[in-house]
Amino acid sequence: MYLMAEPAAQAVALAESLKSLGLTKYEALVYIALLQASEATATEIHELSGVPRASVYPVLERLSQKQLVSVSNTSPRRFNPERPDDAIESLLRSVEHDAARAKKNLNRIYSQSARRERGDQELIWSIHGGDHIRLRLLEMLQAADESVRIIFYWDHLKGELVERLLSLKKEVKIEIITDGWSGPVPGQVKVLVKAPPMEIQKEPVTNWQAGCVFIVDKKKAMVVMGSKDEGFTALYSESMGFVRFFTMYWNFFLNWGQ
Amino acid sequence: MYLMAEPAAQAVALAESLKSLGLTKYEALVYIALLQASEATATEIHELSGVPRASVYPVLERLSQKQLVSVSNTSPRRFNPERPDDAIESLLRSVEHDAARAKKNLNRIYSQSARRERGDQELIWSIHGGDHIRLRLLEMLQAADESVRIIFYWDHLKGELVERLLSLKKEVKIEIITDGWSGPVPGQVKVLVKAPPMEIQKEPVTNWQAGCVFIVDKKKAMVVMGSKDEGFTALYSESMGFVRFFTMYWNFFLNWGQ
DNA sequence: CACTTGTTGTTATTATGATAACAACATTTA
DNA sequence: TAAATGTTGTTATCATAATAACAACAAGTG
Repeated sequence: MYLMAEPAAQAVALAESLKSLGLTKYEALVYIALLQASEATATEIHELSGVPRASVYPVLERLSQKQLVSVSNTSPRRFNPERPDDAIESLLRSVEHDAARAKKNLNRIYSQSARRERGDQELIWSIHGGDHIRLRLLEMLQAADESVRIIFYWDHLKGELVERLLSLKKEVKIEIITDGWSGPVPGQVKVLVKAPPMEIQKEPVTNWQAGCVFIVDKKKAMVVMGSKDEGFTALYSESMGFVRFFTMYWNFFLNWGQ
Repeated sequence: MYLMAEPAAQAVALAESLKSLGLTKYEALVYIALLQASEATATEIHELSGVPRASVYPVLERLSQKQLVSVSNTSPRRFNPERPDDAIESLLRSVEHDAARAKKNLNRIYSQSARRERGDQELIWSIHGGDHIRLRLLEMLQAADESVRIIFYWDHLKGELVERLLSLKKEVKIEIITDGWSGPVPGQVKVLVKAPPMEIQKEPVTNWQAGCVFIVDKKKAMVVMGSKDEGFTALYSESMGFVRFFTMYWNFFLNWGQ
């Protein structure tokens, strides 16, 4: 059985996730130690947590303010932790409160700002991170008016994507090139199943996860690529050249192997 | 009309609430500036936010990682903010994720710990903060087995308290001394309406808000006092002497003015 | 007294904020 | 075209404040 010297190994990891709830390292370590002991004196907490004895007192004072511990009136004082569920809940609520306030104020600023047209013509935007990409992508598709063309090799997003496509107006023509399709094909959708071309399969990148092209109304395009190592990156643009390039790419795919 | 020099006054306040979502002051200021401009270059952001130009780049890099901005591939680069709703949501989710993880681990520790009986006999515990007190109080009442005696002068908690009392087992005898009661009195509850005694009314403390005594099963007692200035403090104990003292107090109240 | 507790003040250490210097490039001007 | 000027993006360096760690001491306890 392991018995760590000062701050137990797992405690340090745990302390990390408590930091984002607004606790300092010491506050976290002390609270953890107190949970293990369930009622202890300052010295016991010091020994259990590895936090210097002198620091334990102000830390416990702060924790008491944050309503994570109660204090006995004895001498020496003894400390008692709030139950984890209630403690976390209480911390989280205070963050959520700040979040709500921030959201309100940010939205006020956002709505006042003279917003240029998203995309601003000739620019090409880089977007990092799966969630970020997901949001922008669904947002773009939502705005589709006439046509959507998709080259889709990205299992992860499939469900959500299909759902979004089905919610579009009936006039929108949807053409999809992908590697597999399960379930019925809705009326306005044309699906073409194709294995990805050799060039992609042979790619030296091992953890290839996604390679997608989305062209909306022949005016906006978003391309997504991603690997396990480097995460996901997307490019978005309304530039003529960009859209034209990927329309060509789409046509190339369409005819490839026929 | 005010027009601040560098970082607008409101922006600084806003930045504060963004900090608890894990952003630094600069990250907050840059994001705010970017929302105002809705697409800008590094220099524009620097001018608008008051953040040193050299610092703007690493900050934008971090914001990009956190999925709060996208970056154009032009030269000079242009930056675009994620919409506030989505941005906050994304930050909050990551905090909630950490919170869930922490909760799980803390609960594991908590359940493993050799928990002494809460209260540990002779100790008297101080509890700070309204919420903290509320939790412990309701928890204590919930555990009532035979009897509950209450002296209650605290409007704020009335609703929640009554609800909790009604959910107790029918065998539990409930006696309440308070300054007013509206609505029907349930069967097992005995209510005695009394104005608070002069000693309390005359108290030099101006913002008196609460003065309560709760005695459960003649074995545990919790007393609450609170003023607008100093906040709420409670004492809890299972000590014989403590319980006996407040039982006497309760009897004194019961007979007072009769 | 020997020991522990609670308190204070001082000193590292780190994270963050701020400034300066620079190379690369684009733009202007003679 | 060549030189001067300005901008961008990058890097290195410094300053400041928050946090952590330590040392010293008075008060309390057995």
